[in-house]
Amino acid sequence: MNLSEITQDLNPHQSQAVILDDRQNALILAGAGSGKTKVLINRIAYLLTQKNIHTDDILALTFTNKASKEMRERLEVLLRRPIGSMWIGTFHGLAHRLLRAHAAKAGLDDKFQILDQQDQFRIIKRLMKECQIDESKFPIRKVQWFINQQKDNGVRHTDIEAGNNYFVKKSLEVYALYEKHCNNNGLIDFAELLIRSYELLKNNSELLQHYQLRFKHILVDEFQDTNEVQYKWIKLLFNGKNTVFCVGDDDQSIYGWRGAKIENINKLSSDFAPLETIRLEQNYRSTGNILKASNALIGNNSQRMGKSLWTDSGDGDLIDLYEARTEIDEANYVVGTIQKHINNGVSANQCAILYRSNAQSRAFEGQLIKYNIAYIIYGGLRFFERAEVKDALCYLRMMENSADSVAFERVVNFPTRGIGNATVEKIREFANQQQTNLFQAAISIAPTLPTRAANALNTFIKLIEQMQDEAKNLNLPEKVSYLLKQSGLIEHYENDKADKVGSKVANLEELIAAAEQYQHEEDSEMDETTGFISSASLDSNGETSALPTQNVQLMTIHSAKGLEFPYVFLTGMEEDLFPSRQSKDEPHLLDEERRLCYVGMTRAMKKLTLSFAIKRFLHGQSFYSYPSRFLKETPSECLNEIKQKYGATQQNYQKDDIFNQDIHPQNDGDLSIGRTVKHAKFGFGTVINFEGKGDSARVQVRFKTAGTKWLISAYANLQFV
DNA sequence: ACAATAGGGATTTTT
DNA sequence: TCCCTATTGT
Repeated sequence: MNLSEITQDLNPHQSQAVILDDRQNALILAGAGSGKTKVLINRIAYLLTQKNIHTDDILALTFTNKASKEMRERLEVLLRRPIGSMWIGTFHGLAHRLLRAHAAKAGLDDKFQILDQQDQFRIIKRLMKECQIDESKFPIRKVQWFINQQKDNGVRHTDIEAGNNYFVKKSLEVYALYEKHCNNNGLIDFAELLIRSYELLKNNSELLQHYQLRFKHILVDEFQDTNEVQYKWIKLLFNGKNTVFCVGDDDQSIYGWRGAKIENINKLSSDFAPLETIRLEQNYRSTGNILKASNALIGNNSQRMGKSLWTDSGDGDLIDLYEARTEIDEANYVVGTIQKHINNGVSANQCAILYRSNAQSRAFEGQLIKYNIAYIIYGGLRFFERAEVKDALCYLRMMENSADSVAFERVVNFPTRGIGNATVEKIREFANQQQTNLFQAAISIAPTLPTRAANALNTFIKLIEQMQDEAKNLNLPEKVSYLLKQSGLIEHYENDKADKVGSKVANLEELIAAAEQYQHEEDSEMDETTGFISSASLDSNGETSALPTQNVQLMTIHSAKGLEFPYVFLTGMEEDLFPSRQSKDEPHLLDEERRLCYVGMTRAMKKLTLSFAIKRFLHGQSFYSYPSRFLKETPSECLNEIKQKYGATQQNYQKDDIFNQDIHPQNDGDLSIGRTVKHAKFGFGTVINFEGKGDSARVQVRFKTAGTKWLISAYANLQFV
């Protein structure tokens, strides 16, 4: 393969990045739609074919399985050969591979299992209950979040002082307990995969040296999404003789709330000096107007690396901006417009409806049904997260390793076989006392139980033992198929009245297919069944490949990252929704919202439509809202404003008022919904409801900071602004 | 063991 | 409003 084959389709900047000296560390600041994946892939091809680099010398890191699959496939196409065992994968996937290979050195049981969010939640909940920590004061979700946050930052519970913060103090207690529980039971959560593999390398200099020498080139995709541990991990693998090649876009960093550190991009130049920075600013996706609007919007953020997208393909259409009366009106407009597109020969899957929060999908769903347009909503439960699939996997885990206590808890009485809570509690207690696993504990205490419970428990023990025995000579799909029947799961779900369509049985059958599929792409270094179970956690989508649909695509803006659509509807452009209420008062959070908006806008290829609703029904209540500040930040010359003639609240939104949410005094003291008021104690707010007249009137006001309150208007002394 | 019911919480979720 | 969980009653 010669050089020109690798560079022929590249623009000068892309090409510069690809053929950069192989001793050079680099940061490629790649704007949306600027061909960053292509650069990454061609860079690897360049190293392999022009620089005498072997596939084993390369470590290529991504965040999603989808990205790593795509990278691998496209690379194989470009090279016209398979790349086999090359280390292309997600941070988590490769950390996992590392830990399996060196489990003992990492202090792990060689049968360790990966906990997903749900499993982790359940364990934390259990532990908190055992310590009688009040859930209402310390919400489990928050504690779980706290623990993960610490791990993402590479922090162990012994590394921090709680100080006076009671929540931190209690959370640290749980963290310690949880860590101990995981260690005792061979469990490892997502964040632990990273921190543990970091510690593994850090504490084993020989091992570290081995990998430092081996990985001559470390390539990272979506670098702006790396968290603290991931950064430290890369830095650890860097010995000054190997190189890093990072591709990212600070303007598309939208996972700060999950620990991603946008600052990591800035740290590169000192930690990996000398570093060459190359900007890819030519956009091959969107029209000029879309880019102009996006550039202007993101220009409002501070502390950017700086980048401005351009295209040579013309301005294209203006961006439509629709002012809807309600969320129904908004949905009707969006879906109506899609219908028109479809009538003009556009296929439905070229249209995407994007929103800030999942709750917004409902209104669109309603309209799509009304128009009889096929749609698909992304973001529900994924295949391997479904209850029935997890049930089956837990039987598989019990067959592999009956000491697996997470699996035990899940299947011990499912399908129900008369083992109640009281019995399970006794088993737990015994296991705790004797420092043994639940299955062993069950065997030990079964004879001491009342006959009914003892019989039920013995049936379960026999079942598991029998399943272990009979599965010995079966291959993976056969095991799955066997377990579905033997455990009674299939039968249980076949009789499940709640599942009229039988999708649960179908999913269980699909699991057999997934096991078959896994056999073909099996990771040779790992035991087949263990590998399958792990991959179910690490790649919970379980989809072989994105199947082409003919459906309108509905998803959050977060899920749309990395995707593109000819027609994009960016909806719910309202203050408190987008930017979300929780983020608008913190500058760094607001910046992330703005980046999210930027991501949303730059998904559009041909046509972008923005919309907002004056009145929105959310969480069982109607709210009046102001147009998003992001609309103000979009240059009006890019916009084509579309309004209803008869707005329900037109009196509150005069023609040129939309973008002017700031205070404009009104003389009449009449109460009306949507009015901005000021309260001496609670500050500014919006009237969202009222009842009664005169002095007996009660007003419901949603205050900017103090929440929503009912007030007696005679006493409230509200000022109308 | 399960259904009925009441209460609380409701961004975003690559792994 | 809707969804998940905990509690209560049969």
